[in-house]
Amino acid sequence: MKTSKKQKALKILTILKELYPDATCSLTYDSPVQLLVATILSAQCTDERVNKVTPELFARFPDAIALANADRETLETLIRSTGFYRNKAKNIQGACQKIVKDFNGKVPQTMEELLLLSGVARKTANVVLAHAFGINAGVTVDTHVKRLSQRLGLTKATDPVKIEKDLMPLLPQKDWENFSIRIIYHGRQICKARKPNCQDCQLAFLCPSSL
DNA sequence: ATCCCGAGGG
DNA sequence: CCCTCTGGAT
Repeated sequence: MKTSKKQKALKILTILKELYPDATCSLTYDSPVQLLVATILSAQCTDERVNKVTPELFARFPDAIALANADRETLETLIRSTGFYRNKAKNIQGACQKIVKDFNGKVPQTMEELLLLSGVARKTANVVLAHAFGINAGVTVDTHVKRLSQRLGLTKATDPVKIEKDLMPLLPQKDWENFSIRIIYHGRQICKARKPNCQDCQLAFLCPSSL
């Protein structure tokens, strides 16, 4: 009887917890709105680069009201180096305007409401819910979680939402974000997209893709 | 499926 | 040059 997918997922989680005991969200922020904005900025961009633009961004526009009323071109200039800067500026501003108008200036704390914000889909919503509010609503599936889940044989799906549905039943709900955050760490350091370092990978013995 | 888009690595 | 980075909207 081969190891079930669930046993495998738990094994992976255990190893990753030992490997990265202190792993946490690597975006810098001081409030739920700031985390939301930083997460929108992190699309197709390293967190390191996001953290280079957010200090000045948040110094000038610290909260939802300030961001909602910000001059669009100023916003675009401040976030330009993160890429997709026009869309991101529009989405940040649109999301903040809705937060001010419909949510009393506070970031909503449910998946359903977060998905109403411009530029926010499940990945961004999961990050905000988990790290700003301590709510495990789902598994954050970004490019790293997608790649490693596929390589490790936890899913064959390519659509992030489908991958999330494959992963959720494999893990205890309380560990959903623990899994994501550590998979991301491992993806950055060892299981890289281009040249995975299988020699140094602690998961290689259970990885069907190991070289 | 395609577009948005800059920066860094190989 | 090409690929990748905590995606989302059309």
